[in-house]
Amino acid sequence: MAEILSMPTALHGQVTQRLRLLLVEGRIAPGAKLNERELCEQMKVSRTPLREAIKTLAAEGLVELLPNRGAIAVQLGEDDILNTFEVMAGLEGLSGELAAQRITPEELTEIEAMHYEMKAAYTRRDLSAYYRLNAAIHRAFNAAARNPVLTATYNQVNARLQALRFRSNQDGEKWTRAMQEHDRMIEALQKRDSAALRAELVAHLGHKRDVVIEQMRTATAFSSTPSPSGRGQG
Amino acid sequence: MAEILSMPTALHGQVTQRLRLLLVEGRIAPGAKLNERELCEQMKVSRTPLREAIKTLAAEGLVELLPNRGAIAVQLGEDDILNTFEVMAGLEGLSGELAAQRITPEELTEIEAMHYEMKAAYTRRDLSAYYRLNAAIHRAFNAAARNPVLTATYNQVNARLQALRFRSNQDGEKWTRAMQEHDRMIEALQKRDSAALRAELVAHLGHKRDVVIEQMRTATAFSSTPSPSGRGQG
DNA sequence: GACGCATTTTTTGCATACAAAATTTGTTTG
DNA sequence: CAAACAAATTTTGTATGCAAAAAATGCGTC
Repeated sequence: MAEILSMPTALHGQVTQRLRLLLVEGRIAPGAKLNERELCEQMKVSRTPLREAIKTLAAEGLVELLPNRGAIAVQLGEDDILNTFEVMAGLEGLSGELAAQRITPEELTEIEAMHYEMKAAYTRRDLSAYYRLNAAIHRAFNAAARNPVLTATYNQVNARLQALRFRSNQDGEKWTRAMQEHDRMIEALQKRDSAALRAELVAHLGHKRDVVIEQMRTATAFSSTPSPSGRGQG
Repeated sequence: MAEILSMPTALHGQVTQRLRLLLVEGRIAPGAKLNERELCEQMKVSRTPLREAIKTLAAEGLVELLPNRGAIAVQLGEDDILNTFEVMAGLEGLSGELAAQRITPEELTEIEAMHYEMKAAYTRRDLSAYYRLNAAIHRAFNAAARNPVLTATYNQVNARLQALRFRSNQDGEKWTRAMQEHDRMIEALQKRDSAALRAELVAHLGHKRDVVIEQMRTATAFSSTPSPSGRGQG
């Protein structure tokens, strides 16, 4: 994962990373217009590398290009979210299936350790630490799957969901369920039961999807704008 | 699928499509350098839209950017191909699973018709027609899955394999097996047996992978350049 | 003749200039 | 006052110019 952290030497590469972060962290809101002049001033670069970065992010599905009208941050509607989770579940399932077959004892040990840390965070109701560890464990699954193409595909699809910034502040019951699901995942991994791990991950994603959709509905119910829909990537 | 055929109004969009076709059809060979000046003259555009197109294709994984050294057409090594097929199998499997659940009688009828056409092409040993129908059937599966995100993800990963241009000129035995697999797929689809269709598709992709790898090995065995490896997307 | 180094040429990367389209603003009119 | 049209401004899209890096060439040396 060292290549992810490496800073691209080229200016357009740096701008791509910075812009991607702004989008994924929601600092550029979904649906918001990307004004080239503004972003150029903010990033202290000319329009050429900025526009190249925007084209890259458009291919990644993080922004949408409007002919002669620039780019906007993608705003996923309910259908888009359902479709994206469906793909994510498939990719996560595959990731778990392969991880169960290929994980090394060292990797498993590290995941077990992170799992206990996560249980600690859950016990303390430390949501922030919980999410950090949750993400780390899922990354570890992906790494154990030993498939860079899968990792890249997963990350690309996942980035679009991250942009929603649903820190699904799940209530006690859902949190407990998620924790139990994680317990079963670790168990399946220890048994190298690829089918079980796949099934657990698919179910896990399904529940996460339900939480996100529920949150989105309550959120948009109080918003003036009607929920967007039907906009995905072509 | 109308939006795929639509020509983008913007110049960089047109260039992206044309360049993508050159890459996917192998008219720009894997590993070949993309000279900006040459391509500008060929496409009769300035460097700005061309460079934007190259950035898009880099995000799609069809070209690789080398710092200060431009771009080259991706050249997948054996490991890359195995990893890509692994992801493709997962996506195809998901596609079939969903298609079995969501396909309409009309869609099924059309797929059945195409299937018989394909059997005709097989009987005549008309490889060209066979491949055309094969691709059409797989596209129909994808369409029946009713998930644009899945379709987009699938197409993007598939494009990298298409660039190999392995018209896997399978011998009689393998062709017969592929045809039998297709028979079973249709059967599973008719029964709306999503698990069976998934399993058939995964197995089908696995065999296709074996054929491609075998071809690649015999091809590179006679080539001066040693087989490339380890090069994927970051 | 092969290798090493300096110079030239090419190519890439970024900034800027220019044209066309869209948006905004202002004005007029009913 | 609202709607509609027109002018001005902004913004996008493309072409070109310029600097730095890489590749190619030429030359000298061994």
